[in-house]
Amino acid sequence: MRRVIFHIDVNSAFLSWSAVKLLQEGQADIRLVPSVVSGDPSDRRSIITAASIPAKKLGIKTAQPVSMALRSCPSLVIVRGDWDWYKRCSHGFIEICRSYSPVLQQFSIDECFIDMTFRLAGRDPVEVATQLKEQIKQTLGFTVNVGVGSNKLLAKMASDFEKPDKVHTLWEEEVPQKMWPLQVRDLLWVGKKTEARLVANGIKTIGDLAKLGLGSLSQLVGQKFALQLHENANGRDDSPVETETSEAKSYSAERTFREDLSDPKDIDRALFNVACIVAHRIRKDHFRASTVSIFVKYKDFSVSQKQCQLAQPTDVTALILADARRILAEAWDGVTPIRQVGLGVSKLTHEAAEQMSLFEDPKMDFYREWDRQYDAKRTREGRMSREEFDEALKR
DNA sequence: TCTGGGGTCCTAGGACCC
DNA sequence: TCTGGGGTCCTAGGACCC
Repeated sequence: MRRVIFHIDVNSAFLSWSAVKLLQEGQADIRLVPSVVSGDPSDRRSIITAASIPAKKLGIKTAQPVSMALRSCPSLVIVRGDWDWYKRCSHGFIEICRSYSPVLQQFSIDECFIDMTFRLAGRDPVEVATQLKEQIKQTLGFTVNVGVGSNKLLAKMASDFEKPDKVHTLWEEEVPQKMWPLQVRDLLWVGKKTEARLVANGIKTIGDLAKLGLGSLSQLVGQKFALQLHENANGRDDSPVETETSEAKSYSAERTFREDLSDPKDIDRALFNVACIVAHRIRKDHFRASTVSIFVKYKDFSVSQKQCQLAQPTDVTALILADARRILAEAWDGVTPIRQVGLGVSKLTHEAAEQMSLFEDPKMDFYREWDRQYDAKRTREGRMSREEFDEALKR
């Protein structure tokens, strides 16, 4: 029996969601004019998170610097993102999708797959997909694309065809006609680097890729990746719609400076801030981490990273920070200007408590008190400054 | 024009053990 | 005295996704 998978993708998600909110507040519909969602427009480093269709027609693209977009369109409407609102919109659309099939996999904040194989009751898949799309539009006020196919890959490729507010099919038998003429870059998992490598070898379309022997492809991209690309280019994908949301495997936070910084005090302040954020998040989710990693990005975007293992899993900010400081000192010469600094934790466990250590840091009680106060304050007010934190330490 | 922030997975080499 | 092969863990780096 043929599977029927839907991929539902919100059109210009953040922009649509902000538009709905502004409309509710009595403002004009920003979807109808060149507009974008971005971070602080006065910061030369902020980039575009989402662009309206009129903006896209002017050549404005996601991930482009705001300063650049303003040059090509001085009248561009710029809206600041509102994460809490986006989460509510996301939840609303996911729940409507779930009412069509409980076999649902959320792929990102604005995309999900549903397995409709046993849910059609003899109806035409396109008709059902259209009904879903209309229900979201009527109920929530924003549009989606629905891709309909016999597996997840094809459904996802289909939802990426003409936008917005459309239903498209991509059945296996339609692959030669609808998918093979597309550029190789349009295939899922083919990014910039892989595209360059393939095109340099004369493989320009997904069809070229589909017809290429596995042996030659393996030489270009490695055996494992080659196998996946070969299957996908031929429209095959047997991965299931995963209903279980797998637990996070890592947490990280990073900060990009307005200007590159080289003063170790500035770098340490930033490292402190990201350590607080990451440690707070793992405590909130009841994790402890065994691996700490840091990375620094330089002016030319080159990155150095370093990681280390902790003696035992922890969620204590001070312990994570101590190791992060140590390995940062090994990774960075202390003088080269830094564009971005980040900290991550991984090898997570839910261990209820740390094992008693013979060499337990005598300041441990202080550390835990910092964290307790930080968590209380952050939960209440969203953030806490280093000065307040240092005050908490003194008490 | 000058590039954010948060994730996942894969690879390859070295250390160490049996 | 000189040597094989396999397994696991760690690390750094690179590719991709939204």
